[in-house]
Amino acid sequence: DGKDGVQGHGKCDYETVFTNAKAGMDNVDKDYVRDMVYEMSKNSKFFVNEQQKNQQSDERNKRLKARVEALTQAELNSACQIADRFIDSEDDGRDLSRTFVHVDMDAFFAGIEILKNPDLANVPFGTGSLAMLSTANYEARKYGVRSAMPGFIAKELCRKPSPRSNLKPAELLFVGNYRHGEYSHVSKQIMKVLEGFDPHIKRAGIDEAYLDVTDYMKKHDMTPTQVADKIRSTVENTTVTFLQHPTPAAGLTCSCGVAPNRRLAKICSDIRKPNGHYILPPSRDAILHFVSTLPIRKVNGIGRVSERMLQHVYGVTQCGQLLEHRAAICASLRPLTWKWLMGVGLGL
DNA sequence: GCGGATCAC
DNA sequence: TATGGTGATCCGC
Ligand SMILES: Nc1ccn([C@H]2C[C@H](O)[C@@H](COP(=O)(O)OP(=O)(O)OP(=O)(O)O)O2)c(=O)n1
Ligand SMILES: [Mg+2]
Ligand SMILES: [Mg+2]
Repeated sequence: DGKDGVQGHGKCDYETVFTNAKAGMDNVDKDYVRDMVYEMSKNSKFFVNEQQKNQQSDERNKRLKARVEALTQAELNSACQIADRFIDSEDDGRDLSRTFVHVDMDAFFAGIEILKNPDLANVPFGTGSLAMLSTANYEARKYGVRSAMPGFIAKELCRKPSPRSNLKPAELLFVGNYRHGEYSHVSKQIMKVLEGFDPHIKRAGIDEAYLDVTDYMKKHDMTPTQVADKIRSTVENTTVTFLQHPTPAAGLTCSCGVAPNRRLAKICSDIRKPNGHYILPPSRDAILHFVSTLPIRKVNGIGRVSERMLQHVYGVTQCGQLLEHRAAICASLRPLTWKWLMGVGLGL
């Protein structure tokens, strides 16, 4: 991801848009996708604009990096003390007593289309148009097709799959353009189902929610595994009946992450996607081990720009490194920002 | 408040 | 040929 030092080459700046990690895309030939996307994008106005934005953030990063390099040892020592005090107190206050579940639907828009037309289940398709896809089913993801990808590029990826893969050339289908209202309606019904597990569920976007299942588990004397299974089967069974279309073969599936806080639960729900769950035990050691090598980009709130900043300015690519670089980070970023980042490093 | 920037689904 | 719609937050002004 641009770490080979070939900066300034357009392809390297643009590639991460569609080649960073995403559920169902582990076996994708990323180099091939990157080259295809670049070839089909490079002459567009859109692409030039993206390049300019990247350059601007690179310049900001250079200025910040110069400031970091100019820090004196005394300044770093003092910042380190402040950071240490904050980290110790946050670590002390760590709450492992509650259990959170993050529920996220699998290929949500595509799943709804399959519900209405089960024939789509085993062919690659995207929801949207030749101009833009909102998502793709897991069959299409094998080809590198994904959310926010222009449909005409996605179509080409399926027509000419990587020669290094064993994928057969396929015709990508486009279904369900402009059906946001319908998807929204299904979403509301799913949220109602989830409220059975926690009346105070926190909805986050159209296809996911955070549940505090501490009370539910106690009341029903259930383990985290049992709760996750129960949520998944309940969602799948009830969604079968949502759309009164000719006998759908199956309902919508979702994936769950279980952890002692929302931030970690969200990361966990992606690990066993689709149709699975992952449980992070409520122990300090397990959490610190989990986050130590976790790529910072997986954290909700760290996007493309922040990822570049943390890598280029501090050399940080994994959450654990945020703690190692606490002095420089604390000395050069706003209090709210560095405190938030230390929380990430601690897995809070 | 309003714009731009960033982030997310 | 062709790169969205929607919603949220933060920041500096
Ligand atoms: N850039 C994006 C990303 C997502 N979506 C819509 C379509 C998705 O179906 C839905 C949910 O987004 P997710 O990120 O959860 O992705 P999916 O549910 O499609 O797939 P996954 O199985 O990886 O969760 O939001 C969108 O319109 N534009
Ligand atoms: Mg989803
Ligand atoms: Mg989601």
